[in-house]
Amino acid sequence: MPELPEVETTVRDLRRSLPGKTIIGVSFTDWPNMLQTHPPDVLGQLLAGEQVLEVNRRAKYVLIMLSNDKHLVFHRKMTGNLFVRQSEAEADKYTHFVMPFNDNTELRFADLRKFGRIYLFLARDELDQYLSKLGPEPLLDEFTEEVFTSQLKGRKGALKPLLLNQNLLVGLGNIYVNEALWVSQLHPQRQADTLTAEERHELYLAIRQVLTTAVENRGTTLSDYLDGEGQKGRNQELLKVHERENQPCYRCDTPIVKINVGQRGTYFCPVCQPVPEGVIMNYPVSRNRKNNHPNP
DNA sequence: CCACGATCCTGCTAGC
DNA sequence: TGCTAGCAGGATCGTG
Repeated sequence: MPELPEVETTVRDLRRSLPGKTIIGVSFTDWPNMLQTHPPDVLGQLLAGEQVLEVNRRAKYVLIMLSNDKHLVFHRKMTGNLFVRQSEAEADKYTHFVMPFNDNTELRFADLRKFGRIYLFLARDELDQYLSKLGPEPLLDEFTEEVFTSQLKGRKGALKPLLLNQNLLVGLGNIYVNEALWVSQLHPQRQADTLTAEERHELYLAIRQVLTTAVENRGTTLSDYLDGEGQKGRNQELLKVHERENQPCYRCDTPIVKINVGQRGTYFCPVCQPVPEGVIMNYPVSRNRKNNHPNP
């Protein structure tokens, strides 16, 4: 599923090819639910003749800045992919939206699950309003340790669902939360405001490190994610816990455990990420012995 | 504030 | 072998 590194990779790809192109209109759209702001014909009319100025990212949104202060926005949710193709190139599977340019290329939005969404805002203010509740960008200077500390303060909920909340901090999804918690050796069900300063520091560093590494590796492709040219990422080879159930922990060899937290598949090492007081787990855990294997 | 469940979707797969 | 129920999950919304 596209999280910050996957969206960032796509944005960098699109940024190399889209600016300067002029939109002809919308040549194909077969899934009305995808279009959040305008019906297909109106959207096509509003886009026709506009030029692409910039491509940017905010959280997991792809922002395409157009002439006349128009802003075309994509959210890929779980399985959405954006490709720039020559118009005559073979169709991409699961394509539900095509926007041709005046140079015989086109932007295609392909999405197996059809959860992806497209928005057109007619002024910067409308875009800013729409994005106004989002938290800080973890890879920018605005995400300081002080900001992170204040966000966690007084939070009684479990760490993992909190880190997935885009109002607190943007860009993390299931994969990178699992990874960051393993790196910082914190249990996903730790109550957020019980972290020591040292633990919070480690988590803060882990979030930035995990995301930075994934960006450098052009994202994680587990099943559906492809970059702007249709290529897979490389970060899946570096995952420490995500989708590694029953495989040995890279730190202590204990088999990785999978549980559900906040209705999300959650992977962690039961030894490196000790269960907090008061949380009852249905697998045996020893905090002292290394070779403690949970039931299969 | 927090937990939980439902919703939106379809390809895949575990289990019969 | 063939079928099917259930799972996967980002964000939002409703309920308690």
